[in-house]
Amino acid sequence: MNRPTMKDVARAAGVSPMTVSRVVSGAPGVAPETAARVGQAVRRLGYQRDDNARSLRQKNLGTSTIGLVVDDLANPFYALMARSVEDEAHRRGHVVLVGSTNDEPQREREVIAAFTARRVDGLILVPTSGSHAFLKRPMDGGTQVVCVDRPARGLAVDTVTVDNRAAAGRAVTHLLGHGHTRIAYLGDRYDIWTQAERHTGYRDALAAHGIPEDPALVRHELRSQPQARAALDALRTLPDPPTAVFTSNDVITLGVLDALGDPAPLALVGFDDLPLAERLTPPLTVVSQDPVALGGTAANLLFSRIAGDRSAPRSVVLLTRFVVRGSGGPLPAGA
Amino acid sequence: MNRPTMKDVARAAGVSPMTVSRVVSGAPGVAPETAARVGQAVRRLGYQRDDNARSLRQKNLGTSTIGLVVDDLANPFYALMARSVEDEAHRRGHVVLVGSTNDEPQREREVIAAFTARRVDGLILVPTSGSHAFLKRPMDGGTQVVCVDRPARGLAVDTVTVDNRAAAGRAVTHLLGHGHTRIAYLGDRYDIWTQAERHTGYRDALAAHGIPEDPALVRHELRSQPQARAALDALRTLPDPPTAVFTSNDVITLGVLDALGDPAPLALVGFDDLPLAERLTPPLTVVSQDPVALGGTAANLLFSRIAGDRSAPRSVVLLTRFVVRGSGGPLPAGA
DNA sequence: ATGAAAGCGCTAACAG
DNA sequence: CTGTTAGCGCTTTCAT
Repeated sequence: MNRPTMKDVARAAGVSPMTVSRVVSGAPGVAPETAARVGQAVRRLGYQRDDNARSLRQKNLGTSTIGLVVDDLANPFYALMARSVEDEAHRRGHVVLVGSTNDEPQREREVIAAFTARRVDGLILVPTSGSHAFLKRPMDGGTQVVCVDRPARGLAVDTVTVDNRAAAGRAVTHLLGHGHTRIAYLGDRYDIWTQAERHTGYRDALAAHGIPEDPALVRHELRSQPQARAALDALRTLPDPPTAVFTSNDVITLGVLDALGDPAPLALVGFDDLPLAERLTPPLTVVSQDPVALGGTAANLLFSRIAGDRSAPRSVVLLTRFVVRGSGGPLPAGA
Repeated sequence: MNRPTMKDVARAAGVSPMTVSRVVSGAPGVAPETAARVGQAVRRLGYQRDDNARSLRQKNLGTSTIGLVVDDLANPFYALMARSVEDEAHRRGHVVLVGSTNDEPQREREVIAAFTARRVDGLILVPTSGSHAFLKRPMDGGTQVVCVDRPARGLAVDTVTVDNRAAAGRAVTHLLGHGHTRIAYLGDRYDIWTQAERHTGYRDALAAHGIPEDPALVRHELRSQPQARAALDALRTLPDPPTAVFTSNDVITLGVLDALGDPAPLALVGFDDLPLAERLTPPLTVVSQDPVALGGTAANLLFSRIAGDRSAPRSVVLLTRFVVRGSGGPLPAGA
């Protein structure tokens, strides 16, 4: 009923535990005949090595476990990233612990603490807006850290992001190019780095066209689809309502779509692509980022660090694609 | 540079390691004054307990780690399930290892082996079609297992599924009710339990209306969106093409939508809801299941087992919702 | 209230 | 080629 240990296998095979260890770990220097006997005992008892005990002793090999901490694993964007990280880890014989923060620094600390207490070799982190100085200690202890999607305050580590500001600017410029001057900005919490960057890109574009930002058209802190929907409904009751909207993430885009009628009376460009975006009427124009590339790049950086790379922290900026489909102005027809 | 251990803290606080252990674990019977001194040493050295070493000694408490093994973490359906499982685990002070199988028994075994080698307390499993007899040993060793979405062959454990067969039957009956008699079935690999069930539901419905199944209208083994698209294109070139389609999962539904023109010339009902389904023209009629409920139910069952429940394995069947939006026939208008 | 000894399952380092 | 000893970081058990 209890799990067999090396001792049990050793007894069954008539050898010492050390010999079992060598066989199980594929170490050289065991007579083929002995190895065979041990192998049989292993199979007969259904023995499986305890990797926790193993890594307790072998401090140099690590735990072959990494942690992935994202905003919300249920968000398709992070889910794709997670899958990409998992594949890289799997290729290298590592397993992945996952945790969601909900963008709450409190929960982030709990999750990270639980991971480092289990001595993960490294951490891939979508950081919340809180300070990350508390990661200094684990890092001194050898835990490697890589940030993805956003940089972490007070922490100099490898970071993989996209060109949020430029991409947002391009999106808004697209709307301006189609004659819009009353362009609303709908964003998530402003203390999230990507959101602040995207808002800055929005302002860049307006400024470049000599249009002053109208605070009445700017809404931050939209945390859910219904909130985004309500925000747009409110904007449309303004005496001088917007004729176009820039939405700063996928959830908000969905909320705005909820608010819009079918032959959409407003031009719309969103950050983040959506599965059926090209089949809407009109098809949705978006800024598209590649979560698989983000996750893969972060994982590669992390595993380099785990392998011993101690060079200065790198910042990798991946490019987005601007996908014009029609909802921001022209292009439909024979598409 | 090296991580401090209890010994280090003990020395710094002028006590024995055992006292540190008591303080760190919040055990009773330590003088408040001593506890304070230890606490300071802990903070000064940045000490964090090694939970792997801890659970090596405390065999009764387990590792507070569970494993979640799904088909594909990038699939929004499993991502939602994963988030739900993670929340339940977090509430109970557990962390979650995740792995994707791609529906390959080989990879499934690798992932599960890596998890059990780390002595997870339990496993939530979306099993592939392979035999799962190999799980007997870990289960004898105390690892609890719960299946979700599908049952596992050769393994009597708690299982959470939905009413796939009945739901598929209802969907196809809906199409029949709108006068269709040439209804195509597009499905994923037939050895996946849910797919076989849904196909059976399709046949049930046809049989109930006295319509013989036409093999020319049935396609299995569609593993991707492009494959589904191609399959539908092929069906439409038949001398006597289908007038309606039932798609057996979300990926296939997306593929079929790719193949369809805008005023869809075919009636369509799909298994699994999609984010923008109600904004398509026509809005998509679907069978909707609740991945959050599936994951949450599975997690609750697992934690009961971990807590010591040794009653006979349970089978929980959750209900789906049939959401009529128009693509399968009537209802649009002033919707 | 505190500590000393022993051992969880495994492997490094050294014998033989 | 194989075994012995010691110890990874922690906690159980039993003293004091």
